[in-house]
Amino acid sequence: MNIHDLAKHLNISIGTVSRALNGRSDVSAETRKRVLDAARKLGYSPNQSGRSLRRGSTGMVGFMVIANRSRAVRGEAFFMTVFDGVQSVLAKHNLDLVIYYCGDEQSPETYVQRIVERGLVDGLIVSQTTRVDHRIDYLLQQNLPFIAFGRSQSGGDHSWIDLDFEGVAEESIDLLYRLGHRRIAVATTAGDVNYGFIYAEACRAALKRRGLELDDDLIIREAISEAGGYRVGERLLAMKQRPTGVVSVENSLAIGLYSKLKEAGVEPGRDIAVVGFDETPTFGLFLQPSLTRFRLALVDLGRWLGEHMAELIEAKRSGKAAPVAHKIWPLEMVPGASTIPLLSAAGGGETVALRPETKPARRVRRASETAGS
Amino acid sequence: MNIHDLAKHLNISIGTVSRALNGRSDVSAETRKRVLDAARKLGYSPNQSGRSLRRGSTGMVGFMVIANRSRAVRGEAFFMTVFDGVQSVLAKHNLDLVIYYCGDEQSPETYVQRIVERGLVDGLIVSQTTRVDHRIDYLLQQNLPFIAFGRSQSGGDHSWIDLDFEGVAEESIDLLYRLGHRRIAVATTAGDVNYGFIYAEACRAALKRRGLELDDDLIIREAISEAGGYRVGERLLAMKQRPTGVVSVENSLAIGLYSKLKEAGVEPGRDIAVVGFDETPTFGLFLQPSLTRFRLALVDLGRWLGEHMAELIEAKRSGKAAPVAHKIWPLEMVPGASTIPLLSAAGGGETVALRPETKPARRVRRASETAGS
DNA sequence: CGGAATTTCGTAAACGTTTACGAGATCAAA
DNA sequence: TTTGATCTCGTAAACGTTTACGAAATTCCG
Repeated sequence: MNIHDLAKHLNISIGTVSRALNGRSDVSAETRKRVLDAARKLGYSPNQSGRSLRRGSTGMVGFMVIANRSRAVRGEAFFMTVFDGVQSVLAKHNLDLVIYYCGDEQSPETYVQRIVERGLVDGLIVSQTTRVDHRIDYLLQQNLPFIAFGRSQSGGDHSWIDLDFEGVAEESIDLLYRLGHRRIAVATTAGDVNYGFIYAEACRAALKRRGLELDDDLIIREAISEAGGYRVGERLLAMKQRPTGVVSVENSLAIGLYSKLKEAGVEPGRDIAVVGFDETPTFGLFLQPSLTRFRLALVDLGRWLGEHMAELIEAKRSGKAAPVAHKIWPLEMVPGASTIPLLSAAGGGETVALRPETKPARRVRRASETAGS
Repeated sequence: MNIHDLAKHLNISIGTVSRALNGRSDVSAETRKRVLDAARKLGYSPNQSGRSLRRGSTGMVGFMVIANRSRAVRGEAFFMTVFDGVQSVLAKHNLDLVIYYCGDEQSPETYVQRIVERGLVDGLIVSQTTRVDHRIDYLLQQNLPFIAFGRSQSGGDHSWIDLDFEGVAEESIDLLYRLGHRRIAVATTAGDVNYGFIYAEACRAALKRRGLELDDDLIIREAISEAGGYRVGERLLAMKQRPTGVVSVENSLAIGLYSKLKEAGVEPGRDIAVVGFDETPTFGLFLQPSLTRFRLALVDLGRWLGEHMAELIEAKRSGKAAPVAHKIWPLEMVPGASTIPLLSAAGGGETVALRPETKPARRVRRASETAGS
């Protein structure tokens, strides 16, 4: 069933059929109706290969995820939620979302190269960026709209979106500091994915603003998973001078951490303060004691990606310059019972309510300001 | 950069270039090397649209997931793990996996129809089958290799794979029965997705084999999510005659259930027995007390899908009959501390070790056989 | 050395669309 | 009726491949 068959069936030319299906103006209303009706009845849709070949565009947007570059795709529902947002927006622009899943056997760089060279997509979203990301270097040389989900140090101006790791780090450290904690560990990701470094450095900066140094021993890098969080717990418990609080870049870390701590009789929220990250997996919401964490509108983030991608593609189609955008996506703290005031600390901390105001002040407090309890 | 450019650059014809790139025999070794080198150097890969159009096949396999048909795609890492297995196998057969994410605005039926009519894929995997699934009815009329991930009642012979819900139900009920439980609730999914019914009916049958009736009130249908599990807990606790054990078709249900039970001071594994399902999300592994659950080799399941799809496509290409396959995928029980002998039960149960053997006997025991403790 | 067999390559058609172009039909205005 | 203008449609080229076919070059063998 192709356009010739349909045209023959209607006794008109293929040109007219095509124009009718594509909503062109130079076809009579009556003919258009006949064509559309027949197409539906006979189950005809234009062949995508033929259309793409002629048009020079496929109408597809790629989203590349990498299996084993933490955040470990397999272990989480994170990306599925993002897809939801992207897909819903792209559909409105007559674009399809296809997900390219880069397994272990493939190199992400050659995978991207193949996708581009073969003309598979009109636009590409790459996620899980590394500090130096050759995919981005490559894409910058091509004439294909793309967005990076995650920052990288690669030069060149291109669109990207990333979570507000700095904001989360600042609020996390601020909360613990105000609760009196002075020895704080940072659980972050191993591997060279970029956000692990961003988060750790942001924590270091937040501590520094409060007159504290972040000892390198207190940066605990583990794979992003519950098992990784468990190992974080092991390493924490093995420390000679145990930290009184932990902040972590991922909830699955917090989940495994809880598990190890409880096993050792160290109760989160009573014996040690724990700050998580976003609310995916949703499971994190069901930890006990409830985890202090950050709300993240992940579907909306996906929508932003879809909107901006549609813009980029439209700009290219009409020959305009690409509207480059950079976006830091905010998260909102949700206080839980896992962060408690440190009563036993020498010198004590500032007295604060166990449940801080929902929007904690971002004002930086210096150690000299704090009053004893 | 297309095949003409490359041919011109090498001073040979496009036919030869194409043959060289496609590994045909009628091209000299020297010429082939020149072509391959130049292609790599100049960054040329054959345009997919042109190739698909000429070949009549796209080299792509579609995997369709539906956003909000439980198991809720967004809430879980389940499918990502399957993708991993599928992708790794398909890659060996020079096939690409593309994931079609069917959002809320789209009807799954018309989405499938569009994918088929436009010739987007050489094969299609559809998941989250309903009892009557019109996608399958439609696909049976088309000439496209497809596999259903999940059974349905739609007639017609086609390949499918599904989890062994019957086996899990039998083992779950058997365990609780042998521990002395006689009033057992079944937590399963709401909506018309097929496996929710399969599981509930299998539990009913397993109970019947032991001389017990499954009261309809004890079948608790809720959305597959932690929140759904929480509501399961609410409904359990509201019952006049509270069940002593619960089996559930999904771990996220168990997670939410734990949360509600603990909130009410009802300790899983002490006051009520809980049996979970598979180990996704991995988080379920970190529940306390540890959850009795079933190990599921989900990556291998994905590999099976990939292998069989490659077979189907190869068979069609060579004009052979499609090798239809039906597969029930096994799960293996992992006993945890959430299933305990019911000491307080009138009449008591069979005395069994708290940790049953790793492979509990499937032999059906009748009530008359059981000995008092 | 002649002819057949084999190797290597160029030519051109075909895959299913979209769209520029132009032609015929219709219509309004003079 | 004539002349444009407008509406509607058919024709044919083009998109980038793959591959059947045949031709030229080479090798083989008697």
